[in-house]
Amino acid sequence: MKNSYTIRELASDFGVTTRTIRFYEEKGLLRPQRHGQHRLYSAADRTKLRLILRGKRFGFSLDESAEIILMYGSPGNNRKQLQTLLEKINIKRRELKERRRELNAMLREMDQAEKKCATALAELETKA
Amino acid sequence: MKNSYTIRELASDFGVTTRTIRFYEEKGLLRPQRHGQHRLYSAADRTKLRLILRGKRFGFSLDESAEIILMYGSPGNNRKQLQTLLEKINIKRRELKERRRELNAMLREMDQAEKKCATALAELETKA
DNA sequence: CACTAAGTTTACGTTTACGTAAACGTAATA
DNA sequence: TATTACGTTTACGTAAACGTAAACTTAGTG
Repeated sequence: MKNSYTIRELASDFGVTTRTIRFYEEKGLLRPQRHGQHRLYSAADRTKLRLILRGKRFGFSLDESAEIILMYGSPGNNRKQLQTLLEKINIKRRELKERRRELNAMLREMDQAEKKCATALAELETKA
Repeated sequence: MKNSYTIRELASDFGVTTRTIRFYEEKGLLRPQRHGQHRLYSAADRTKLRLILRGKRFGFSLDESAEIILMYGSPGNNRKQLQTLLEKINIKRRELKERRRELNAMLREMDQAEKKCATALAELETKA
């Protein structure tokens, strides 16, 4: 477990290009330290990148992923802020649960499709 | 349950614009009947549109959604085709299961975030 | 029959999420 | 010391997924 990574290490570890990582920084999603000119990424940066990429796989925009990352971060100390955050968390959670329902539906449909397919294949075999 | 719909009905039912629906047709994802110049959408078209939009929510491109739709369709009769389809189905299903694992992870993280948040709020209250 | 509402095609515009290339710095290696 | 590898900034390019506008047809309504 290293505690700092170059941009290239991060890129190859996550299967993205360095351009992508710098782009996320431009958008304010990452803020690596600098060693002179060079960027140095911490374990926390890795985690953020992981969250961004996971968000993408669920069709979240980068801005949405940024929001989610903020939720996981340190909650701050303002009471109003905390309550707002709690609401956002609950909204997102409801969204995610709905997604899970949809996902399960898709999986069931896949099972159906497979059965149809297998049946058709079996019929072909018996006819031959 | 009607058996045909205008483009506007479909649009408002699914919360998309007519432009979007025509765009999907351009890409070959929908192929409504024509009543003269006008498009007429069947229940099957509705289903396809539903699948497309659901795919979008999971970060699938339109082309990927097109593939999935084909899987649900009638399997064809060629044996080679059927086997290819079976493989594709299994690949997609593995993908979906991985997504579900990720989704569950996100939900757990949301729970954590909520607890952290609630704790911080509680501390604020006791101090006050 | 004029008008309106809904639909059509065609075409250019826009946003997001990067790709690609130029032009340059720095550090290790042959 | 020249080359190679890796990094940097700046800037323009691009594909996907629509938005928006223009100019037109067609069907129903007062």
